[in-house]
Amino acid sequence: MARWEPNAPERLAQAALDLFAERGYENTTVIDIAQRAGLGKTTFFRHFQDKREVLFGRGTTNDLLAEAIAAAPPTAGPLEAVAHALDAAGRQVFTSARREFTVRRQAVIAANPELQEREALKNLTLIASMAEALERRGVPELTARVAAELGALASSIAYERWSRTGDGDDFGEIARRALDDVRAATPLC
Amino acid sequence: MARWEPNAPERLAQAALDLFAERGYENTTVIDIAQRAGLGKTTFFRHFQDKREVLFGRGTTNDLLAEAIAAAPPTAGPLEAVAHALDAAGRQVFTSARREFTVRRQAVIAANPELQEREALKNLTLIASMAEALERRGVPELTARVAAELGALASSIAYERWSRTGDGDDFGEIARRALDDVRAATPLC
DNA sequence: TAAAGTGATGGAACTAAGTTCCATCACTTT
DNA sequence: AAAGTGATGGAACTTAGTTCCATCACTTTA
Repeated sequence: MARWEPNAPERLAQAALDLFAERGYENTTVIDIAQRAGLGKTTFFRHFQDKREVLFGRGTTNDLLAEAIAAAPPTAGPLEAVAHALDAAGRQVFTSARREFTVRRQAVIAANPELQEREALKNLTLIASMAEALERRGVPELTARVAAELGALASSIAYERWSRTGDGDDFGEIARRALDDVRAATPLC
Repeated sequence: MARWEPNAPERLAQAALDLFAERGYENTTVIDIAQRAGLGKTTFFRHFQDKREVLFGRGTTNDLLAEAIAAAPPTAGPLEAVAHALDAAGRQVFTSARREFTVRRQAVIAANPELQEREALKNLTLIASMAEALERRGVPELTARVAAELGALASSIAYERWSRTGDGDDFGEIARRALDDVRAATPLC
């Protein structure tokens, strides 16, 4: 049994998402968030670097994707390994259980430039860790970077589609199709 | 003749870059910057949205690239149009005259996550405007997005190389080579 | 030449983000 | 029962960023 109400970070993140959705990111103070979670401002900043970070908390996605790339069959080419990673994202991030949460979160981010900045940078580090994971498979540096970029593009297209589909649809499959589309659309000159 | 010392934004930007390079972004207050430029805090925020923006002021690069893509020969493919845009960037942004400034600026950005976030988002809008410009040439949406992404990747590789070369080297040429390298490295599976 | 106009500026006062320090509280271990 | 431990909250602080208003330098009009 815990000493205090458990899961302070989760409660803060939930309170933040609710408030951001209700009245907007700008019109929500950190004190508002902490109060709704039954905590103080100090505790908020003990769990999150800053106000934006409350929406980006679990940064384990980098490792998740890198591990999936490492675990792809040795015969798989770079883009196939990336597809493997997108599959993993579908199984652990873009699940139907977390669907509503994810969609609300993305809507909040889309409404605020400060949050978009944070997401843009997180996305760059995500691309970098995919590229590194590919290099560890023996993929040449530049090819790895291109493959990671194409994977990120496919992922964002796949999110677009997934967020509009019914509950049964698997992100992994959608992402594979998106990656195929991207490959087919890649210009040669 | 101007009423006050002219070019307040330029003076502020120069003072900011100098101070950031001297003592770091975090250890420089907006008041420090304004004082060195002979101005007040209020005037700083009249010219720049926020402290980060002082390093990203002239946002005309988007239009520059879009116009260069529009002006590319009608026969040019998507990547050739992008190469045209990188040429234009070389002629107006990555010039040998602005070389020292640009390199110092990039070094300051590389040293601070807050600035990296701003740059990451600016880069996304830059990619978006290149993609739009390509679509206006009749390039299909997805192909346009991929071409713009590959162009951005080539540009960052080209900057890497350009920042290390001697003064005579032309960014446009370096970027064309980088784009060729990217194309050659693009994985098909 | 004098008066009114214009636009950039600076200062003061304010809110909110984020930090630091210290006391407290809830529960655990000795 | 007493000491220990880790999460918490409050107070006080610095800085980013906003708002409002007065002022100043120069221009235009009378």
